Amino acid sequence: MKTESSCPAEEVLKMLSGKWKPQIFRIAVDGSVRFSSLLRDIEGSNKQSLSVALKELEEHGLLEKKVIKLKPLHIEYDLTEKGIALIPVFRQLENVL
Amino acid sequence: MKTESSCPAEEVLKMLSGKWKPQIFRIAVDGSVRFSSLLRDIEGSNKQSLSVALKELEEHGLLEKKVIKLKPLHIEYDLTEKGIALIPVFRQLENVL
DNA sequence: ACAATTAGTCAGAAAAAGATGACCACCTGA
DNA sequence: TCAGGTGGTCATCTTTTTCTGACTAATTGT
Repeated sequence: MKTESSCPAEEVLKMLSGKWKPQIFRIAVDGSVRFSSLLRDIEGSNKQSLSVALKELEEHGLLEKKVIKLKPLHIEYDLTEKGIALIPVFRQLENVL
Repeated sequence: MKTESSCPAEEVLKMLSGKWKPQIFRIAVDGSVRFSSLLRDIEGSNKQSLSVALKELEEHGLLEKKVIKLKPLHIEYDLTEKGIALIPVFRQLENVL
């Protein structure tokens, strides 16, 4: 019984895999996310890893990066449609425990 | 705004994290799993990694190992209650794509 | 008796992921 | 003008994960 080479859940799992991605995603559910806030709020994290994690979340289309050209000119990351679609899955993951 | 140090979904995500675990889990949904079948069916896999993955899935209480003392005396891995509880989450993961 | 199958273990190597510290550029307030 | 915040990059090192090949050991088929 040969198995089909790919497992669809695997891709989604990969999107959220990594030391900081689940935490970043969770914070993003509550609203816009900023680099330096993450760095301050997620204890044990570091620039490099957060930078890579944000980039990958963006590449996978879960977060969207926006330059806010106002008051203190900064960058915000927000959930995309695809990211929002993941919220119920996330909630369900939490309730399995 | 300090974030609570832990993210509940993170633990579940960790249970399924690893190169081969999602595939093993998926196969287990269809029925009992055996070491050598996995090795044959999951292309690119190897003894050591499958062995570790099975052990961890067992430790996390998703799979149960049984020695089948019949016909060709072998070992079977089956989903536990907890593992079965994960099936709907898995299905939902698949439908996010 | 011999080979194959099943189900692994072990040591070591290689690859991937994560952490560290230095550095950079832009903007803002004092 | 100069310190501090924001948002990074880069090279390098360490840690974790995964892979490889050799080996074991109990059963079963021929």
